[in-house]
Amino acid sequence: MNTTLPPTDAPAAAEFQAATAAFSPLYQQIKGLILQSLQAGEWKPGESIPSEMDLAVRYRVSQGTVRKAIDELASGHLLIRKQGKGTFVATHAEHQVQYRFLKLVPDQGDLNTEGPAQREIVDCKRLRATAEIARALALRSGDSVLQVRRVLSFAKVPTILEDLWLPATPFKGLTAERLADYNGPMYALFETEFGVRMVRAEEKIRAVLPDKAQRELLQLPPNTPLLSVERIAYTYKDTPMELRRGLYRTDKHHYHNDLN
Amino acid sequence: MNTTLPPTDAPAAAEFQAATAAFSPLYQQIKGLILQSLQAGEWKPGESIPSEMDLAVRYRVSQGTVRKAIDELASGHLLIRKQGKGTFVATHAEHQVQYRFLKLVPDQGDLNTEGPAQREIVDCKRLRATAEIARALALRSGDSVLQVRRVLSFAKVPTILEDLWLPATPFKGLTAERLADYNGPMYALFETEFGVRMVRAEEKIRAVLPDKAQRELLQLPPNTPLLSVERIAYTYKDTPMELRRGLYRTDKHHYHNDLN
DNA sequence: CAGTGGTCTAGACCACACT
DNA sequence: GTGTGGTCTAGACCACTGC
Repeated sequence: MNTTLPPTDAPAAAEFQAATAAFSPLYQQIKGLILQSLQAGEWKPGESIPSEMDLAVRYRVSQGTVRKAIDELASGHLLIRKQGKGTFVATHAEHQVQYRFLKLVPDQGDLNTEGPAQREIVDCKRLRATAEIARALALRSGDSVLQVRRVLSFAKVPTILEDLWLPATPFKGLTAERLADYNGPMYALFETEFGVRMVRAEEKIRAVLPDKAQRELLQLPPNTPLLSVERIAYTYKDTPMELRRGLYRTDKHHYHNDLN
Repeated sequence: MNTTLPPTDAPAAAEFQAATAAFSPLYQQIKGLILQSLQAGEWKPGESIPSEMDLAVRYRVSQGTVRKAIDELASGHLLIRKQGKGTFVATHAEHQVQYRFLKLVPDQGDLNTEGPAQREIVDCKRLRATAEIARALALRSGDSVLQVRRVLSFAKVPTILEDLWLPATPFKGLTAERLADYNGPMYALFETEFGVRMVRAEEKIRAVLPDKAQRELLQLPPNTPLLSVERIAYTYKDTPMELRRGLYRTDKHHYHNDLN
């Protein structure tokens, strides 16, 4: 903590810090507490969290310390600050960030000129995790997983073929029908229906030639190279919650990446 | 500024802000001033900039305001803070961030197990910009540009074939020899030899099949799909300074991307 | 030890949104 | 007007580095 001679009312969190061996800044601890509340669903995606002043009182720290904690969470896209309105739990349903994890963009124009993707669910079934899938999702081999296969089309052109695997337990009740009926990003459905919010992801990208089955699903001429995009998406606390393998046509689109 | 009744010694920058029509926070203006000094080369890559207190005095603002300006520059990788030592101008020469813009990583192990890339300069010549290259580099068609072609190998396996184009004026004097002799990242050479620091970049990624010439340079069997990575790299003030087209083998490596 | 960045506080005022 | 986040300040103390 910060003063060995606190005037009177030493902050509770600061006391806790002094008592523990492991040192970390106060605002990091506050960040952790807010994260816990997010994970526990105390504030749901799209809702506002308490004001900085309220949180400062709750955690018995200054507003500035809460502010710094929120700043970091906001820069990680877990919260969204809106001046004059409040601070909100981020969601994949917002139109702004609807395609935050989809980096495929048209060569000409943008997503608006092209319009929204058409989604077609090809398949959705329950099966046992292979060793590879289990490893990616931090499960045991043979654990139950859901496999979804779908095709995304832009301007009626089939462009993305995706297979994705989800741990069966948190996604109990997911069916091809519910996926097909839902009108919006899949990650938004995960939030509202299963309380699973994807926070970050890693992708491994390769160039591949599709096999016959893949070629037919995308209605491709032979010898068309495709982008293979393997994604692991994580929810809070870095828990892997989805493995996704996508094949992207890149004759009219490209994968866009900003290096900073 | 912040008070209509300043006690006595109103900050100079704050006064300036009140005088101008366009509003922007003080710390943004300070950020701009620091950026100007960086661009002008007042502090060179690897050197330390003045302490927060010194800058606060210089700009006549509080340390906290300078701090916020530096924070943003540091989060953009333009500056690097080192507690107890100072704040330093970022550089591509540091071992930590040597491959900041190279996202190709081995499927197994990491860059350390694989060792450094072997670089072979195939070609370096001066020519006139095509319309396409001129557009990418914000030049006029026919302006003089340098074209460099090189092959990068990992563990003796040719893995990357790159063509890159640079505006001839800022890079006057660049030759194949100087490139071949330099031991380190190309962007580090650009910093030390030409005072050009690459700050950010954009990449467009596609899957392609190489033509015969490309296949031979990479010693590939036929029908090997490759990643096509087109990069535009920018220096300060978003000035494009390099166009780069890479072909990446992705049988033993992959392009890694973190989505946040 | 002095000097640097890092944390924390308290208080003031500004910009914005709603009512 | 009230309440929210956003900016700015001033001062204190902590953590790290190097003399």
